[in-house]
Amino acid sequence: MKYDLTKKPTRGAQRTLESFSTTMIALLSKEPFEKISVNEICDISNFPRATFYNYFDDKFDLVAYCWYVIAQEIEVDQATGLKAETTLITYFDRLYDVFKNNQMLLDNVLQYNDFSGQLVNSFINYFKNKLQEILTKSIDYSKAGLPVELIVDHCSQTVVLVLKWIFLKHHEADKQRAHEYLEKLLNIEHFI
Amino acid sequence: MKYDLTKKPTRGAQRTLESFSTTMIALLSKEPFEKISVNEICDISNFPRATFYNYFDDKFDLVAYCWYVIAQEIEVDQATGLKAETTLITYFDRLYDVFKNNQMLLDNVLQYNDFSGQLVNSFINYFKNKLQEILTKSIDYSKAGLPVELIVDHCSQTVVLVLKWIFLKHHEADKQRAHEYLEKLLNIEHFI
DNA sequence: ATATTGCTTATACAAGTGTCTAAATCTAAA
DNA sequence: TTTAGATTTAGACACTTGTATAAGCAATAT
Repeated sequence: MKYDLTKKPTRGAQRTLESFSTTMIALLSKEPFEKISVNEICDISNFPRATFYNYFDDKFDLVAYCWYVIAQEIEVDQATGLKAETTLITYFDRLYDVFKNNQMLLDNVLQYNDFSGQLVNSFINYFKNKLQEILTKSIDYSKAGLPVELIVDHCSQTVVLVLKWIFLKHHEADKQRAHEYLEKLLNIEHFI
Repeated sequence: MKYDLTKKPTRGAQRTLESFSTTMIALLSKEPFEKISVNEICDISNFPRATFYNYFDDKFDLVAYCWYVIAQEIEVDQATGLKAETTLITYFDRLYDVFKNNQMLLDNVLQYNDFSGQLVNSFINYFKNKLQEILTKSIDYSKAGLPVELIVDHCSQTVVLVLKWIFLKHHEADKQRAHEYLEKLLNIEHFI
């Protein structure tokens, strides 16, 4: 990302970011990601290509920013000080809500993009990485004597696996059932 | 893949496939995947671009074929009729060997490509998908009452997680230790 | 109000991509 | 060995990409 998201954006920058991300999200429901060109995004957003490249490295970068925007909608406090197991469930629930709130977008996207393609992958990975960051901070030892990093990766990928199963492969399940899946697969109490 | 790998290739086709894949594998140790162009591959291999596109859709397609070639080196019989748990370990061991045999290539690749980038991902996913196919055939029920497809995905991704940990993140571990990781993370006997 | 600074934009460039044609060449079977 | 069918190839096409430059514009501080 060329644009620095930490500093507060000017009104203009806000409009630009918003415009590009809205256009991208709209296009994702209309054509496969690989057919979307920076030209098209700029034509629709009414900005010159040069402006696009002032903000983003490429369309992957923009789409990652879109996930960031979507994640913002929900993600709030950092919920510190909880024990690892609780943190995991807490964030699982939040991600469950993000996926649920964007079910429609996901459905549209899957009409044009492979389940295992780059686009869906970037979506999934965005949230997996978020979770990894969070878990890394809250897990610091392992009952089973396994390397912590390995456990963090394992938990994160299992969380998104369950979410994929429910929301991308359409095996609807309420939160309770989702917890059940997660607990059976993870056997959390075994290693943290 | 434009070329049909099921029919037996003519001598010419064999030469062409071999030439392109050798070139790609060589280039992977010299520059990041995104810098590798079809033009460059063709120049080095001494084939015109048109020929490249007779065989492959794009460079992703070629690189997937490279993984196919690498997998061929090892993968032999289909080891049918074993119980699911044994199948899992059997194929884990084979993948362990594939990764070990290509340690040098992997090391080189990681000099130029992100651990989470497209290239490494395509490598990992190739083997994850293979394993999924195999496990799907050998697992048909679940002790824990979980959907079988979910279990298959979970096992496959955990297997490649351990291999990533050992061979891509360089936490060397012999097969025995690798089994230990796998068993602790998976708790196989809990659900199959 | 004016100068300063920084972002936006028009335009151009050198490269790459994937497709298509028609001619040249190969190959496998009669 | 010949020939019909398939494959390879040269060349061109319309399009995309990411970068660079210099002109234009807008907000800020003096």
